[in-house]
Amino acid sequence: MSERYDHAAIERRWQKRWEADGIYRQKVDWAKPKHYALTMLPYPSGDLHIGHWFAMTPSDARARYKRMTGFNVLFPMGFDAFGLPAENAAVQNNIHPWEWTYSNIERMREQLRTMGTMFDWEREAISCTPEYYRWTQWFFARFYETGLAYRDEALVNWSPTLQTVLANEQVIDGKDERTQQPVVQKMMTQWFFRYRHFVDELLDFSQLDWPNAIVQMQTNWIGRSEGARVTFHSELGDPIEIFTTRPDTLWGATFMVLAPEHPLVSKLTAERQRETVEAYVAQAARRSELERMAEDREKTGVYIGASAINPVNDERIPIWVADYVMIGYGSGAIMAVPAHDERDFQFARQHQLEIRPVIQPEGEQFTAETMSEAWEGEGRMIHSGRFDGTEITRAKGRANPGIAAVIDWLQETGIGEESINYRLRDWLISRQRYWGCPIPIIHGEGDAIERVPDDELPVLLPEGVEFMPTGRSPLIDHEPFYRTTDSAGKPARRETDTMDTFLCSSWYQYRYLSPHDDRAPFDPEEAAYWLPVDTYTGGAEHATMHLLYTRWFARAMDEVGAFEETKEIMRARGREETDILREPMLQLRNQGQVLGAEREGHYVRVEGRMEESRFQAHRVTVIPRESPVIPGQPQGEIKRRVENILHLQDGAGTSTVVEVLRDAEITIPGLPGTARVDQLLPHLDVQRMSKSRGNVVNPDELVQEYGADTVRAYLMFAFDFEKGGPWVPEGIKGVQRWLADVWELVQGDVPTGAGQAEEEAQLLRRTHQTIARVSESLEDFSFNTGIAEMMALRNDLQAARRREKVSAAAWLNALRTMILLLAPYAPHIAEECWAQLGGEYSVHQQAWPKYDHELAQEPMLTLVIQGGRRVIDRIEVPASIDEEGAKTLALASNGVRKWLGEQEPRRVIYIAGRRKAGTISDPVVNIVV
RNA sequence: GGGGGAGUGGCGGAAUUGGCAGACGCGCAUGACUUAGGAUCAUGUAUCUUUAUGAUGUGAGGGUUCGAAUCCCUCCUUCCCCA
Repeated sequence: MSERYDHAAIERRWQKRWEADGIYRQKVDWAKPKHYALTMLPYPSGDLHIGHWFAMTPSDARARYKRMTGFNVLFPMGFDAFGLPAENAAVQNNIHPWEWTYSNIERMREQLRTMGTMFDWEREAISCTPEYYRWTQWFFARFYETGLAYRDEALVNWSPTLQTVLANEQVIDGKDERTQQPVVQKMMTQWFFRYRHFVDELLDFSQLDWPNAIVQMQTNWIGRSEGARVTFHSELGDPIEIFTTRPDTLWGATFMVLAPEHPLVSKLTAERQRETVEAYVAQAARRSELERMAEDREKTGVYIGASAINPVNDERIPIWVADYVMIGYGSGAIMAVPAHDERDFQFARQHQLEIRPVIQPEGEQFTAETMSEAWEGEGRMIHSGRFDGTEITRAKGRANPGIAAVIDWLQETGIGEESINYRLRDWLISRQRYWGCPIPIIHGEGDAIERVPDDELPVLLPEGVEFMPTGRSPLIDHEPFYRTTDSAGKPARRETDTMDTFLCSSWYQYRYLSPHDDRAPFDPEEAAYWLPVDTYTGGAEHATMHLLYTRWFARAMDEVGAFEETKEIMRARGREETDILREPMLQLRNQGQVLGAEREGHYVRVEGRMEESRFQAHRVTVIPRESPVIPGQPQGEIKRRVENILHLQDGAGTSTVVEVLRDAEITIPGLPGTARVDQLLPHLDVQRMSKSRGNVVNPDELVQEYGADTVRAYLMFAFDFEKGGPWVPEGIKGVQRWLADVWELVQGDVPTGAGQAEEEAQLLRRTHQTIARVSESLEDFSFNTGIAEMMALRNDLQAARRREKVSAAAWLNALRTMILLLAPYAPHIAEECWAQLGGEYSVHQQAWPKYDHELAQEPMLTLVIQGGRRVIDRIEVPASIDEEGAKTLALASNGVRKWLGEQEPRRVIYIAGRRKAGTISDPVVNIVV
């Protein structure tokens, strides 16, 4: 009866049926425990790549598992659809961003459906639709009302390439994180969110099960440092406030440094120095932040011709301006203590400024002349008046006795005060581009600002806008949008900045709850049941962006009362812990990245002649690597190919640049006739997939060839979920065989003979062991080991059938259990097999098999006998063995007698077997001589 | 420079309150079936040697321990984040 496993037909059939029956509709049901599983929503770039599959299908498998174990699971999907790529694509292809985005969404939806995920499509949310962004604007309005959103002039990151401002998080190494183009600093009036408002709460991760790496990154990103604020004064009396984490070194301050953008620079600069200083400030403005911060760079700066008074000892110290001090960090001014800060030290050496040690480590006598670098370690204070002799440790903040003492004194005397500084700056949300959510603000006469009333939301993004980038928002030039009236009916202009798209994606998990709701951003009835997200999966690259923004957003939502109704319902339903809503996602797991596989380039021999610096080839032949060298005919592996230029490298490492002439004869074994230049394959390193490198794995092709189930299972099997790695195409065969074997087991004959008790118990044992291990691995995101266990069960079932010693009942029981365990991984084939075994539709609505430890337990264990680290014997023993019995057996064993010889054991150590998933580990006896 | 990961066969990877290293799979080898094999089946597959109750072996070196891939120290390589 054996029918071939036709994955295409099976997958199509069941996808249709599931959709028709709505088995993945996800509805509130207070009678059941809930599980909100969320995976990061994609940007509609146009094509689903293998990375999307790697992120989504394991998450889907886990959501399915949770559902089978009795949870009511919410697992939604949507699109993060505003943003620059759409606008850029639109500019390039001369179509509207709507059009580009929507046709991409259409296409990706179709691709997503082929995955066989349990997404509830009726909950789909798309951030660029008015029904969605109306509420993004509504949140902005609430934040504006409560002061969480404000407008301010600030030095911002301006990208000349993108013609827009970027948030700090989007600037990496002084370059835009997406295009890698330089970003410059510019003063502009912009909209901000008070990111720092919840900063201490954001440092608290106690409620969260998040990867340690993300917690570390967010902590560092927020960058809390304890110290003191101290006010110095210029000779004319202008206060210059500084922040320092090392108030204990105040007596060692020998000069001050202002950031080039510091407002006092111009006022304090002496006339004779003005020209120099202004030139320096102008030059600094052209440098990127990264350049300015680099420690190995020469520390430039100029003296402004004025002095300040150090309040702790009334000393006059010179004031400099230097670009290693940032206006955005602290107050933009520092006291420089070259003896105890490395950057100040380098600056002082460079400009022959005084270095005065004020902390002396045990047994050392530092002087300015003997120091070769700053001393940032422990010691005792010197030259510090009343504090001489105070102990300084390496501890930070008040934990350091010297720092604590000085802070207390600063507060007493009023010279300074204790202060905490954060690296984190407020969230700049303005963007001067078209394709984003409009900021619902109207500018009236003068500086009057009013928000658009809620009943006029959404402020629609107008169509028919010229959106070529010009450096200001394209909306300014669109009169019908720009010109409006204020609440008094007077002419006014509309805010033309749009919002950072990270804002749209900061609250999408709430919109999924009721994506078409036109009364509120989300339905509190749904929210009270589903929130917060229980498990969130996505890429770690969002550590300091999306994952921090969304934590801020949840708190801001709570602050403006967005959860009030939700909380009431929660309490009425007995969910008392309503504070949990301030955290959006309780558990986070980051999947790794699937990289392009390494590939050797073609090894070629070229014929032609040397012309200037490159070799012009009229013949290129792909040859085996070991081919002998022919003089005058360069050969080597193609390391790189740009158009018709090949970069060859031979075994000795010699490189040759070859230009392949237009009508050159190109021979590639296996290809008939003359090949094209672009059929010559260059070397590929293991790296991120990208179209330009030609190492992209197309999931559609894989699905067509192997089926979605195989692709899903292979992605889960071949990698550690949290690590990822290079795509190895060959390995998929193992998974393909596995599913074909499962198919064959279900299709094949059912045993007809009578069962043998021990064989049946063995099969039952293996089944229950597999239940335990598969459950554990799904729970722990260890998808690869789960599938390995499933494969092992396949092996056992095949062996059991060959031996023909189990009854039909025992056989079918094992087979059914295996199919239930398979359902989360490979939903289509599992459904088909389940139907063929006569199971009740749908397999995805069945209960997860129940694990019984008694049935899983092996009756016999192997007692492992060690002498030191070496195994000297093994004995089969009953699982019930105790310490006495094990030691006696061990000492009497052949191996031990031989190993001991005439010696007496000094000690005999017994380690009982530990209960693990599905079994008990083997006990161990170690004989010590 | 600082912080955080990672390093295990030819390859992907498994094993963590310290207890038989290499599960599961790919690849490879030998054999079977076959007109054929990039199908299927069986067996084998860490390394070395003097081929067995053998020795060595988890990036290198050291330490703790009856026992270390796992814990500690130093170093190397590599990835990520930050500066």
